[in-house]
Amino acid sequence: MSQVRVRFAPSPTGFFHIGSARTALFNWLYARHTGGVFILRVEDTDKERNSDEFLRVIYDSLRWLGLDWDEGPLKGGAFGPYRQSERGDIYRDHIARLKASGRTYEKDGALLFRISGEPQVIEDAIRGRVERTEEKDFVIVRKDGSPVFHLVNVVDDIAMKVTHVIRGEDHLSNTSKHTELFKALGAPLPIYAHIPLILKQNGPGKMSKRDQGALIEEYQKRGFIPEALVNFLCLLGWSPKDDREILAMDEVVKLFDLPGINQSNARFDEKKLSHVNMVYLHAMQPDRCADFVAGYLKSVDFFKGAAPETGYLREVILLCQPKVRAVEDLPGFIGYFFSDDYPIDPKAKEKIFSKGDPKARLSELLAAAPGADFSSDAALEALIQGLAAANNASTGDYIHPARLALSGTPVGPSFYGLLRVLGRERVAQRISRFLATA
RNA sequence: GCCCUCAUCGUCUAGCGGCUAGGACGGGGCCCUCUCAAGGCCCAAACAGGGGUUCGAUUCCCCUUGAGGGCACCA
Repeated sequence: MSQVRVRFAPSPTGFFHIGSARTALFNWLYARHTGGVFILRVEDTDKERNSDEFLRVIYDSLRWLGLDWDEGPLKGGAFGPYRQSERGDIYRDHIARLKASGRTYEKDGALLFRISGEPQVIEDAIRGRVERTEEKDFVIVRKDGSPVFHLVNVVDDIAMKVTHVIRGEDHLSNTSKHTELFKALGAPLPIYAHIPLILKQNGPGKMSKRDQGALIEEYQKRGFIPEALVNFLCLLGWSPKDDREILAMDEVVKLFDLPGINQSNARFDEKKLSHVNMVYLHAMQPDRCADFVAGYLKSVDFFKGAAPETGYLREVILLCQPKVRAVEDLPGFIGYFFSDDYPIDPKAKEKIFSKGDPKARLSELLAAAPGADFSSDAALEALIQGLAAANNASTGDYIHPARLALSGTPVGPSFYGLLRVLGRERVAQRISRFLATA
């Protein structure tokens, strides 16, 4: 069999949303699975609603998701151009052929296509045999002379030698129009695969651009890990048929196939997405994690334009990586590492001061600091255990007041890691200040 | 209204005639522990309803109901 050619054909009329992303993903997966070609074709025939800004969003989102295209805008290919606004000559030729075939007529200045009245049969790779009879003649060229979606979509699939049309189920009922056009143009039908829709999390209907969590750009801004979002999207309508859920892309590429796609719509679940994202965050390699998070902190202007010391920043990030569920939780979690001006949680203070002698413990720690080894968590743990043993106290008697003094909050990363990363200077300075004011 | 599609825990799903109906998220509990997360263990939670076919239906067929989509000079 000849090479598989699939296309993702978005229209730059709004921000790139999650349903489009999954359609792109499934096309990409099928192309990679079969060693085929993934085409990006921009359907910008609606001059009123298109914009260059939305076009950039499509490119950026696809790149961020890692869905590289083999043919398309910015990339080229033998079947270009890949923006429909630049393919007027090709449409004119095909329109002329349809006119010559006697299947068209004019009405109110528009060009209509006369349907055959025959039942249209499509063999869908996901749904099986679907029959539908198109009932009305339909417009193929507007009165302003521009061709409409149904026409250009089919013409381009023919011209670009598309073998498989993988798209949302919302196109299933339109497919009878398309098969009529394929036949009228004397072209063989592609294999169709209509994938189920993503339903909005709350309320009725499919997810739309206005729904919470619908926009890819938003996940990008919020510091989601692209591989996690893609993994989650794979699970919406497809599964590896065993109990695995966290899967590397090359594994999905190996297993993915059209018959394995589900037939029923899937409801979007932000909690599950958060979970997958957390798993990816915790599994991220140190170098990548440090870069990724540093980039995120910069994007939210966490340092207010100032440049942090990169070695220290890296240590802070890696210390906190396993402690947060998402990158976007980090700014609220690491503030005290970069400023001495942090508030002391009054409730935590009250609780800690309600028993024992926290000031005595802090003084002992402060006194031990100059001679202590701050180079490893293990050394610091030994230090605290030594102090506890020497002063007839528990390690907790040091840890809780010290954490509060050093960070202002009762929650945070591993205590020994906290000491190590802050370093001797900051630890000593913060404890003495706390003792002086508390 | 007409046409098309779909139907397993709250959600995402496994199951393709015989299973104690499995996993994951979320929820509840316990454990671990320097806090909080994370992690480990346990619990609750589903075959929409009715007819067939069959020795036997979650699984195959039909109907009902429910959900979703399409019926534009939008894509």
